[in-house]
Amino acid sequence: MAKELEKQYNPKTTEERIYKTWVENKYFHAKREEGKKTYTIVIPPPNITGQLHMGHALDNTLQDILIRYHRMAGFDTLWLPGTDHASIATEAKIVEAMRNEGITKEEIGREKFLERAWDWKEKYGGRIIEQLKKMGSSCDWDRERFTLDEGCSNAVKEVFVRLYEKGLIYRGNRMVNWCPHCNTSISDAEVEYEEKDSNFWHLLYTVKETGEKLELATTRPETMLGDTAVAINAEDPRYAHLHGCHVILPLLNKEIPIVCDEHADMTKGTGVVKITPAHDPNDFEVGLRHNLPIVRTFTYDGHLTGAKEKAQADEIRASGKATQNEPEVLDCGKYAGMTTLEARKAILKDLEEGGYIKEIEPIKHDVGTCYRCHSSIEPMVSKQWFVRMEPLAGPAIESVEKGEIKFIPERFTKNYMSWMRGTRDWCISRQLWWGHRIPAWYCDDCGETVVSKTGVDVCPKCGSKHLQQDPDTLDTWFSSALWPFSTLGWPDETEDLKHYYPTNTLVTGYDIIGFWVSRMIFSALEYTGKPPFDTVLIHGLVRDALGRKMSKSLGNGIDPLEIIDKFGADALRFTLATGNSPGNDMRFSDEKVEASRNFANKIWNAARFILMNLDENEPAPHIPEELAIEDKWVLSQYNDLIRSVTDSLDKYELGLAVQKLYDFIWDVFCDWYIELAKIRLNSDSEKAKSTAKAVLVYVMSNTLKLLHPFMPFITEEIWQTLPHCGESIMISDWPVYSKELEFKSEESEMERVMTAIKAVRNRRSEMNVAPSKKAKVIIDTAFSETFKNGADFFVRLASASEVEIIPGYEDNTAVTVITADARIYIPMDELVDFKAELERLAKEKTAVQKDIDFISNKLNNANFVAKAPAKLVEEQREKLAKYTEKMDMINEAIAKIANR
RNA sequence: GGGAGCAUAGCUCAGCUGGGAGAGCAUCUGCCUUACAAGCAGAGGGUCACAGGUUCGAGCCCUGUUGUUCCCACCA
Repeated sequence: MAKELEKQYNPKTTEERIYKTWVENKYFHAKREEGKKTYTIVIPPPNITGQLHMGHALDNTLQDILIRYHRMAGFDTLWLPGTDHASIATEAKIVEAMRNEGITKEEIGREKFLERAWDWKEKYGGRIIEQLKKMGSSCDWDRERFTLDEGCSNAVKEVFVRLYEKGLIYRGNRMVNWCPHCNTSISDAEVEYEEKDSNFWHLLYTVKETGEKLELATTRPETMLGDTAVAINAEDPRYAHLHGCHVILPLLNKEIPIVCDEHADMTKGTGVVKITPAHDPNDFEVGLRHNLPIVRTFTYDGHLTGAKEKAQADEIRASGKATQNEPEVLDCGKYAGMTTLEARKAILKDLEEGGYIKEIEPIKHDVGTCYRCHSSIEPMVSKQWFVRMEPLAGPAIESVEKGEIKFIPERFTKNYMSWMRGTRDWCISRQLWWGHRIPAWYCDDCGETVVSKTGVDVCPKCGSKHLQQDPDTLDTWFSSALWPFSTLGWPDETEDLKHYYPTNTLVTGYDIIGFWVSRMIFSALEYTGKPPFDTVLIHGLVRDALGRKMSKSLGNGIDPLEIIDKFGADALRFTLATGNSPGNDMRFSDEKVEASRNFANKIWNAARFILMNLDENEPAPHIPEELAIEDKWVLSQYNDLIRSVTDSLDKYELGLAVQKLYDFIWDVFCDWYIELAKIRLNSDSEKAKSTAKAVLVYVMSNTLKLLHPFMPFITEEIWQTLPHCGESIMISDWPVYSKELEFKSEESEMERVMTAIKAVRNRRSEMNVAPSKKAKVIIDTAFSETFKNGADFFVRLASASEVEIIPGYEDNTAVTVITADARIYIPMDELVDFKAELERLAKEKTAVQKDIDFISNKLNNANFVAKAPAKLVEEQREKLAKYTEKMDMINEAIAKIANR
């Protein structure tokens, strides 16, 4: 015996040790090998907000499978890892942590806050990297990046300046989505809509000129203080007499105009709409068209404005620094300082008392909420930076249309396209501290805006030295959008960039196509002139066993590390890869991981068995000269396996690939081949023994290679223990399909014998005969040679005490087993119940007759014979012949019993 | 309002370009057959949601219906 393994596979003692040797030997490090094709993946950088969840585990498992496969298949392979600073999410976490300490970020100031943020990054960013390692991820850790590191920040500034100079970035007062809880603007993509119960409040505004009451409906009565008009449709006959009139705004007693605008839809409600340009996106547009005042009544943290806010705004106006569409601010008087919700109540109460409410109609209403904190979004006019999307979207659409970038599955192309076509200008400034600070400076004296990569001391317009940098930071996705090339050194023409860019596969969930994928595509095309990757592999969400989304609030999240601890990283990876088809969600449960763990153990024990039989100096894997039929059978199957696994991987059908490996290892190799090999291993022939051993080692060792991308640890551990050449399975060569291993005729010979063995087992089982009870087997067959060769198989696998091949043999007292190729007699007098036997044969006859009818019907159909492929027709004829033979044998058997 | 996915064994899901329905788990029956009881050998269980259509042939392609999930959209 060469080496020994433990009885059960123990991932805990194995994984860490193996991972260490991989890292120490720099197997993950991409070396820029000339003349080799490259294969590159950049990791979707996990947020440093917390820890790895099951979604990350899936995402990274898929990436590692692709990476390990390509590395073995001879590509110069780079998997570039890193983390994302996750501006808004991380800042929220830190603020929350500080609140527990009783401090606010304003108290400690920007600098101290950022120190805390970097500490956070060290702690949690580091933890995530450790978790990735536990999964077995073969990332090139020497190239690890962070979205806020120097290089990435440099790329961000470069892009900002370039776009500004091209006029593709601008600053202006526009309607943005404001989160009063996070206290920042967010982009359209960051708004999620949730259906909430609400009301339509039907209000009555009095027309100044005619005294009539104009009815209009609103879902947000608290905005009415900021109304600067009401709109009607010019075509609406009901209100034709009101063109040019005014209404008196209740509570404020302010006169505002009635305007005609297409936004007022005659078919909806009363056809009258109140216009609040500062707090509603549509109204903002109406306001622009009619040159209406923009009156802001909310503060940025969700309260009603008062004297203080008004004074500030007035001062800006007075200084002449107000820019286009700068809103006015209202002193809301008695409502000032209330939250919007409190204000709603108070205002409704006052409207009610004043008789301004006609009706309250309950409705269900989609309310915009912040994707981070789920507070209701307040639309608000605010001065922000925007990216002009229209010129960028064009090429991004074209590139995908031309097929330069492919989505898998294909249907997500549509998803991407509709996002790209519908996209509006992207609000990129955030009122946060943790992030890339906007590289823009404003002159205190002349109001000039200067955008620069390096910083500005003197105003280029007026020479003033009083310049302030914009306090805001950029949307997190602005830096993520550059990730595929900023991480490789862009804007510098680095060797890595030349070598590994464009990257190949992007692996991500369908939930961030709009946030991230689309932005990478237009960014890459704009700045590097090339698509960032050629394939986007989309996977679904990992849900819990009940199909619910894993979430903190539900508390149903499953920690990948706990699973690894319990079952091993290989089992987790296998579970995530199995039965997971691209783009579809999957459910996760312990039972599934258990099945995977059992599979790992199965492989482990197969290896244990092989090792048990090996000598001290067993030769390295090779194919021996004189192969037995079972050797040829297994080699031929293994050969097919190479092809189908490789094909599936190339088509990104990872779930199919791993399923085929499972079937081969368990059913073909373990259940059949190892059992067959035992015959020779127990024989006296040294030659037969060594052939069997060589084939066992060869098939095992190479199958481990095919499995390695999916289960890297156990495959390495076993491969190292078996005879092998080379340092590590992970840098060994990927097996290639070989003509020399095609043994089709031997395969079908084996099938004949296997079918017979299964039939005998089946009969014995039906009759409840224990395997320990051996019985003689006599086989009457036209394939004498085949069955003679397989005689030992019957002894080993069908509980035969001895096997005789006697063509034309007859015995009407034995148990009979019939297959298409053979009639098998098992003389077990005490067991033969002739009545039962006749019944069984009758049943079998019906079954075979059904088969015969089925095929005859087909073959009797002239259209089938004429139109179906000739090969198929021929196959059907052969089958019919087989069944007919079988039927004859059954009939004979019945006749014999009847005649005894 | 627009778009997409899903509907297959009791449960969870595969089923790649159309050629007699598969796996895991669960259930039932026998086995400690010296790699593995986290195992071995067997068994039962499905009008592939429904209705049409195309085809020699449909789980797969087309049309419609129902149920379900998700994405997108400024509907006051």
